[in-house]
Amino acid sequence: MIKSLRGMNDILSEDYERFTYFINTATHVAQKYGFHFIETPLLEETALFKRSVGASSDIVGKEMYQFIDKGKNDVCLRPEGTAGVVRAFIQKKLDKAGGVHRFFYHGSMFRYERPQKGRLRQFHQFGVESFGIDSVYEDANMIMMVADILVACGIGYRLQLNSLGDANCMPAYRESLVHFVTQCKDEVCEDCIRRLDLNPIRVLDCKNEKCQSLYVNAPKLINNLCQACENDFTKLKQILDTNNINYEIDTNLVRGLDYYSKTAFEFVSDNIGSQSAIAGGGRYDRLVEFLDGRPTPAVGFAMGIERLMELIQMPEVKKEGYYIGALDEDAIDLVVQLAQKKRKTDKVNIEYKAKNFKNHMKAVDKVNAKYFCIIGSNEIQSGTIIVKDIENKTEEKITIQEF
RNA sequence: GUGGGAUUAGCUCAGUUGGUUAGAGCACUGGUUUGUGGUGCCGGGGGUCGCGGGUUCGAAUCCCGUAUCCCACCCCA
Repeated sequence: MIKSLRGMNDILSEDYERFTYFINTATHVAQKYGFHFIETPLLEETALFKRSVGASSDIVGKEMYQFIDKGKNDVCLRPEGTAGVVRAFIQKKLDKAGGVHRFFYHGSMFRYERPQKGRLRQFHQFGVESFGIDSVYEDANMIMMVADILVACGIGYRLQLNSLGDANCMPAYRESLVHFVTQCKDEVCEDCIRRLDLNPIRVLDCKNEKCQSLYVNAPKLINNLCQACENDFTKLKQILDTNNINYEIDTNLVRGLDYYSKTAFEFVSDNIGSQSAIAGGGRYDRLVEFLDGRPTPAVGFAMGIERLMELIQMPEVKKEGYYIGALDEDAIDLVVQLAQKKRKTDKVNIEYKAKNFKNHMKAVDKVNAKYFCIIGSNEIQSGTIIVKDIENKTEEKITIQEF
C-alpha cells in the first residue's frame, strides 16, 4: 500500500469541517479589519527565503524542501508565508505606489522537520501582512485581530509580548549579550555555543536550567531599547490595556525568523502539548528593503491551523434538509425526481434502495435531516406526501406538486 | 538531527509463562413476519496482529532490522 509521506496528512471528514470553519471565521475577521486575500505560489526561488527568513534560522539552514528544477533553477517549497507576500508586494510595485496595503492568506507550508504532535512537514497557516504603516497602532491592530479570531473560535490563549528593538538599538544590544555569554562560555550548553555564532539572541529562550540560571543577570533587551522603540512599546501596552487585551511581557521571547524588529508577539495555548505556539508575529520594517523594494514599514502574523484545529469549539450541528425514502422499488424513481426538485433549495439525502419505515428512520438520524418524507404506493396513487418535521415531531400533508 | 514509548478489525482497545480456529465495544450490513418515530432484540461480513528477517515443533507474544505515530529535546506556527 502506498502511504502518504511522513509528516503529511490528509484532511477529510470532521477534520475538514474544523479546517474550513477556521478558515471561514478567520477570513471573516480579516475582512472586517479591511484585509484582502492574496494567493502566492507554493514554489519560490530559494534565494527569497535565504534573504528574508535568514540563513541563520533552522528553517532555512536545514528544513527546506529545496531542489533544482528542470530549468536548473534553485527552488524550494515555501516554509512560511511572509516572504512570498513581500515578494509579490514588491513585484507588483506596490512599494512604489505607496499607501497602505493589507493582505491575508492561507495555505500549505513545508518544513522538513521530525514530525510530532502539532508539527507536520506539510502544514497550514493563516496569515496577515500589513504594508505602509509605521504607527504602533497597527501592531496593536494585528494583536487584536488574532485575539478576535481566537475568541470567535472559542480558543483560550496567553499572549506574550516583547520588543526586539530596531537597527539603532539591536546591534549594540546583541554585542553586549554576546560579550556576556562569552564570559560564561565554559558553563553554557552546546546549543548555546552554537547559537552564539548563529543567532545569539536565541540563547535567551534556552530551556536548559543551568543556562537560564546563568542568564539571570544577562542584559535585557527591553532595558536597552532606544527612545523610539521604548516609546512604541509603551504605547503598544497602553493600547492593549485600553482595549482589554491581556498580555505578559516575556523578555526572552525572540522570533525565529530574522526579519522581525520592534514588536514581537506570540499566542500560546497550554492545551496542545509542547508545540504550544498557535500564532506569532511582529513588525518587520526592514524586510521590503532587504528584498530590493522601497523601504516600507510592515507588520504581520501567522497562525498554525493544525494546532488550532484541536482547540476550536465547533458550533453544534443542526438538523438540516430532507431525507426521502422509498418503501418499495416502484417508488424509487419518484424519490429521485423529488430530490432533484428539492435540491434547488435544500440539502436532500436519499437512498436507491427500498426499506421499511423503521430502517428509514435510522437513516434519517444518521444523516441528521430535519424533514422526513416517505414514498410508497399510497403516495404515488394519491399524489400527496407527508412531510415530517423530525425536531418538532409535527407533520404536514402536501401534494407532490407543492413539494 | 538526538533520546524514549507505541503499532492487533473502519475506530477505541483486550489478548495470561510462546500452545487449538486472535476477541470485545462502537461502526458497517441484514433480519425483526411487509406503511408511521429512530435508542430494543437476533444474525452477518470484516484481521498478512505495521513491514522484513531470525529463534522455535509452534510467534500477536521472544530477538534484530525497518517504517510510521506519540512524548521529550531541538525548532517553530
